[in-house]
Amino acid sequence: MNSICLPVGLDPSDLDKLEVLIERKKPLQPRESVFLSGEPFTSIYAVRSGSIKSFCIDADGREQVTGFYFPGELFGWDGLANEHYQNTAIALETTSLCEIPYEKLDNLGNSIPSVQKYVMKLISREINADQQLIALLAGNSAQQKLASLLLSISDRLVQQKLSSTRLWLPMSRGEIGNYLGLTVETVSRVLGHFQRKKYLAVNKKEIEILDKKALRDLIRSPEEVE
Amino acid sequence: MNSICLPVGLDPSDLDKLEVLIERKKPLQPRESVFLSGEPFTSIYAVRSGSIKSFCIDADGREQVTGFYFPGELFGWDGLANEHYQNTAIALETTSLCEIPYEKLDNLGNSIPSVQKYVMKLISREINADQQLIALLAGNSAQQKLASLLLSISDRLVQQKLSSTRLWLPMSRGEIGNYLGLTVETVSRVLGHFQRKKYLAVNKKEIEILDKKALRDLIRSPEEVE
DNA sequence: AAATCGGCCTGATGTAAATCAACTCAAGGT
DNA sequence: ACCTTGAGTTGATTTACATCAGGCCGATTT
Repeated sequence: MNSICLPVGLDPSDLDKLEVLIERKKPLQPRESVFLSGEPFTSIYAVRSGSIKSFCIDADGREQVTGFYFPGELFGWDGLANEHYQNTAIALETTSLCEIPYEKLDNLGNSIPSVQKYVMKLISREINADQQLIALLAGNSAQQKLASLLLSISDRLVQQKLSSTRLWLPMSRGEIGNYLGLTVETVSRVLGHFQRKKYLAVNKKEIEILDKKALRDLIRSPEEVE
Repeated sequence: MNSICLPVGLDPSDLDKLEVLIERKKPLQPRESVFLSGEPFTSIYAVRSGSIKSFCIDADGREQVTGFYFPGELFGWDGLANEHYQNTAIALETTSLCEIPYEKLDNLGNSIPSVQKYVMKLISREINADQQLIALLAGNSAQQKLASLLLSISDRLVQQKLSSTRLWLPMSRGEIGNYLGLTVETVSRVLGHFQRKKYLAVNKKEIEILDKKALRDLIRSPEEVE
């Protein structure tokens, strides 16, 4: 079983039983959807390669990005409460997924307690991630938000194709801005600023983190102007 | 079993089994804590009466409110992922809780599948709530944020002591502001503005919603200035 | 009754980010 | 080779909200 699909924390024997659940789907094209908001909840998904954006449409019809998912990460839990997905999930690039039908996972959980426990933890991770985002959105500057996002992506892409300092942003500036509660222009300007400060080297969607410490410091205390 | 402690959705026979898990605690005093960030995760809690604020401390030591919980609502799921609570939870007023030890709930879930399923749904509700907050924090004005919060509290307090239009805010202006990513002054000014517009009657922590429709319209489309 | 303190309100001023607008650049299309 | 289109950048201007500062009021202390 590919450890990318369901991360560690289970007995190998239990892992074997999990493997049978997983359906490998043929790769998604960029912009292709995994599920749409409102559809009946059937499965959760693990990213094998590529990346996923999830978003909802709020009262006034505006799109709100709620998460980006990279290889090894799971998404789709938001559908569990109402038996319908709350978000729409689409591929940001060519992306392959593992589909894990919830029904089967649930049955397996009923017979193997350790699986059940593990699934709960996975769900609760999504809660922690969301709460971190809340903290970020509620009392931080544009610079702090962007620094946080870049460091988060960098951390999550360790053990991936690119090193932790060279990374490829699969989403547009607009999608970053939407996620962080900023406009495209602000995202662009802050990236420019970071570049001038030699914190980053930016080339379109390719980012090299030159000064990780500076970015981390920025998150702790707002930047001094010079 | 008090339906306030665990809402409906289970067979009555299963409910009986759940009841034995629940430990009723003696009421908490205002500002008394339920658990502290970093403590080992043991239980989830249901609010019987009163209200709870949960918050975390971020990198720079600032407090960030992540949720308010009212009668009938559950909190503490954030501790599941790491086996330690991420947030601190304190009572905003004299508050009584049901404690539901997770270990016992988990065991029960292993023997009764419907309980397990139900617990999952409860967790996933927290995810949905968090994602709604994210959407609110990321692209909305101070007026929209406050209108949303007031309507949300009003909805959640239906079937409670006060009617859906007269409500008592147990938290301070500062706590509201922190939660919504606003300053105390802004909260105060927006409440004043809503009052002048006759959307609300505000008397300290007592709020009467006079024009629910106006508030709802405000959320959909930003206010016109006159 | 005077003093202290915290929560809340209000006004003046400052500023970060939004908005508006123009321009560049690369990718397709005809 | 020329036109379109969309993503990204950059500059000028505006604005919503933060910040700073003062004052009010009810509760608690002395």
